[in-house]
Amino acid sequence: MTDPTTTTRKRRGSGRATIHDVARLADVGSITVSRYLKQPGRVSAELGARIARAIKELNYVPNLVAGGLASARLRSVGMVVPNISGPIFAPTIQAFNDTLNRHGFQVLLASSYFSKEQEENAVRTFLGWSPAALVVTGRFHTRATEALLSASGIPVVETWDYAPRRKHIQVGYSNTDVGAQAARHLVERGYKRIAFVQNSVAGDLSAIDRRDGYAAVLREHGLEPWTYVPQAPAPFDAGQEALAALVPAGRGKRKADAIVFANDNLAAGALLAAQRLGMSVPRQCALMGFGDYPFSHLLLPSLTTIRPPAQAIGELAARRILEALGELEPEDGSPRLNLLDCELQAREST
Amino acid sequence: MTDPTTTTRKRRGSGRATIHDVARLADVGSITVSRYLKQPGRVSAELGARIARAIKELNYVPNLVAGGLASARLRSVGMVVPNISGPIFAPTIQAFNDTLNRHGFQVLLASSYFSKEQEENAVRTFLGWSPAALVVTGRFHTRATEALLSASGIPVVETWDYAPRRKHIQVGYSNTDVGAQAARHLVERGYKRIAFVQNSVAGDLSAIDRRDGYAAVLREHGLEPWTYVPQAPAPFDAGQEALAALVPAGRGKRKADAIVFANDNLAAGALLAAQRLGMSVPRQCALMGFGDYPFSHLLLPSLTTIRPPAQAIGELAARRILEALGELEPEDGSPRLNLLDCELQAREST
DNA sequence: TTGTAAGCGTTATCAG
DNA sequence: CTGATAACGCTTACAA
Repeated sequence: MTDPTTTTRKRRGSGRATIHDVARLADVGSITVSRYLKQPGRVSAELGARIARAIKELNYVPNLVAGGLASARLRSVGMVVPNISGPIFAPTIQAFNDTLNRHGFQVLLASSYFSKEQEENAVRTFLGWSPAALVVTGRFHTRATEALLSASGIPVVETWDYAPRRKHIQVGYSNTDVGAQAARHLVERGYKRIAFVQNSVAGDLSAIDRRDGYAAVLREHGLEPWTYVPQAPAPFDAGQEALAALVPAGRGKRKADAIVFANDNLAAGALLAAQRLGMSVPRQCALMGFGDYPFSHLLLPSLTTIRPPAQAIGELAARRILEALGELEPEDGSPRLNLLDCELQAREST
Repeated sequence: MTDPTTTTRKRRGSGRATIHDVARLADVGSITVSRYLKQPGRVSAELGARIARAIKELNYVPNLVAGGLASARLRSVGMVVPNISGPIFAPTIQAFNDTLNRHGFQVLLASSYFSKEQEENAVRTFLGWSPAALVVTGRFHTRATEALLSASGIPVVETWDYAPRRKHIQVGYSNTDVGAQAARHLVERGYKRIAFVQNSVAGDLSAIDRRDGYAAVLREHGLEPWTYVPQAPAPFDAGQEALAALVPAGRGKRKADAIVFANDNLAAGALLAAQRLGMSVPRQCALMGFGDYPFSHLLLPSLTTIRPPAQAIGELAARRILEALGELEPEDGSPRLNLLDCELQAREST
C-alpha cells in the first residue's frame, strides 16, 4: 500500500520516495512537480491536484540536500555565536531560529567561545554547506574570516554590535553608548567615585567598548575614570574580588561609591559579597551590571542593569536576511544599518 | 593566482573550487582526492602530498551538500527541544552541539514549545535533510512522529526522560525518581504537610511524573499527597499564587509546611512572595524547586532544588550517536539505556 | 593503491 | 503551461 519505490529497488539512495516517483504516479514530468512545489501558480489546477494526490499517497518529503546541490544554495543559514547556553545569546538564537524556521530555513549553529580562530573555523565549515546567508557576532574577526565572508557572495550579518563603516549588514547596539548610559545614570544620582570593572574573559571586546563609553562620560563631568581588571576567572569570584579591591575595609584609602560591572554575573558576585560583609548597597556603594540576566531582578537589593535587545537582534537579523534573499517584502526599506536601543533598568542597587 | 576554475567558467554551480579542480592540479583522479580526505591511510604518501598542496593552493572546501547527496547521508543530526533559550535545555544543546561539531557533524535545531504537533513538524522537516541521526526530547510523541522515527532507519535518541521499554536510545533520568527524591528529603527533615505545585505550562508532562513520584513517597509514609495547579500563566505569578493558596494568612485553615514546586521559576516566585509577606522560609514553610537554575543559589534564602544532568545528557547523547554511526569506539558497550542521576542541592530554603 | 563509470535527487536551461 | 536534458559535486561499485 505504501511502497515508496514503485519500480525495482535501487542499489543506492535513501529508499524514500523521490520527485520522480511522484511524477510517475501523477503522470507528469518531474520538473512539473518541482514547479508545483516552488511556484504553485505556474502549474495548472488539474495537474496540481494530481500531483498533490501523489505526494500524499507516497508520503513524499522533498530531499532538500539534492535541491541544495542543484541550485547551489541550501536553504540554510550559518550562525556563529560565542556560546549557546549563556543568558545573553540564547534569546537571540531562539528568535533567529524560530523566524527562519517559519520560512523553511534551517539554522546551523556554531559556538566560538569568544575565540576569533574558532569563529574562522566555523565560518569555513559553514561554507561547505553552501548556506544562503551567514551571521556572525560582533565586528572583530580574523583577516581570513573577513576574506571568507567577502568572497562568499551571500548576505552576511554582524550582530550584537554596530559598526556603521563596515560593509555587512549590522544589527545591534552601540556598546560605547551603553557604557555612557551607565555612567550618566550614576553621575545623575550624585555618585562621584565611579569605577568600572572589566570582564576577565579575554576576547569579550564589547566590554572594552562599554568601558570607553563610561570613561568618556566621566571625563565630561570632570571625574576620573577608574578601571579594575579582576584576576579570578569565574565571574562570581571576580565580582567579589573587585568589590574587595575597590571598597577596601580600612580607612584612609580611596573608595569607590559606585561600580559599573561589565556584566550582571560580576555584579551579582559583588552584591552577594556585600551582603556577606554586611555592606549596605547602594548606601555604601552602588552597583550596576549589564545584561539584565534572569536573576538580576530577583536579587536583594534588585540589580540596576542595562537590558540589551537580545531577542530583537535575532528577529531582525533573520528578517533582514529573508529580505536580502527575496523571501520577504522589505518592510521599512531593509536598511543595512540597524541600531537598536538598550533599556536601562533602574532598580534598588543604585 | 587563485582562480578556482582553471577551465572555462561554468553556467551553474557555486563558483568555488571542486574536487575535480584539486584532482586536475594534483594530477590524480578525483576519487583519490575523495579518499585522501576520508581515509588518508589508503592513499600513498606521494599522491597525498601533491593533493594536500593542491587543496591549499585552491583553498578548497569540500562541498558537504554534494557529499551528502551522493552518500544519501548528510553529516548532520536533527535535534528537537522544547525551547532553546530556557535555563533547562540550553546546556544540553551546547554540549550536544560542541561534541558533534568536534566530529564534523552539524546540528540542526528546532523548538517544539512543548507541542507534539510542532515536534512532528520538525521531525518531518529534518527528514528532508537526510540527517545521520535524530534526537527528540521526552517519550511522548504523536503517532505520526513515532512512525516517522521508526521508518527513518537512522539512530534515534530520546533525551531528558527514561523509558526502558521503548526501542530508541534513552539518555535521561527518571522524573518519578526525582519527585520521590524531593519528597524523601522533606519527609526526612520532619515536614508533614507537604504540597506539590504543578506547572501551569500545559504539555510539560515530565512535571506530572515528578508529582507521581512525590505522591508515592508520601503515601509510603502515611502522608496525604496534596497537589495544587496554579491558574496564572507566568511562572513567577503562579508561584506566588500557589503560596497564597497553600499557606493562607487566616487561622484554622489547613496549611502546608513544605512545598515542592515543579520547577525553580515557580519556587522563586513563591520565595519572593514570602519575603514580601514577611513569611520566614523555611521556618513557616519550606520551599524547594527543580532545575537548579542559575539564580537559585543566589536567592535569600538560597533555594533547595534538584539539579538535572543537563550537560551530561547532551554530551552522552552525542557520544551514543557517534558510536552508533561508527565514528567513535564504544567506550562502555554503548548501552541503549542510559540512566543518569539528578543531584539534590540541599540549601537554606528547606 | 588507483581509476572509471554511474549514479544520488533535485533544479537550470532551453525548447516546445 | 509543460517537458527533455544536462548539470550540481561528490561517492559507491567495480575494475585494473
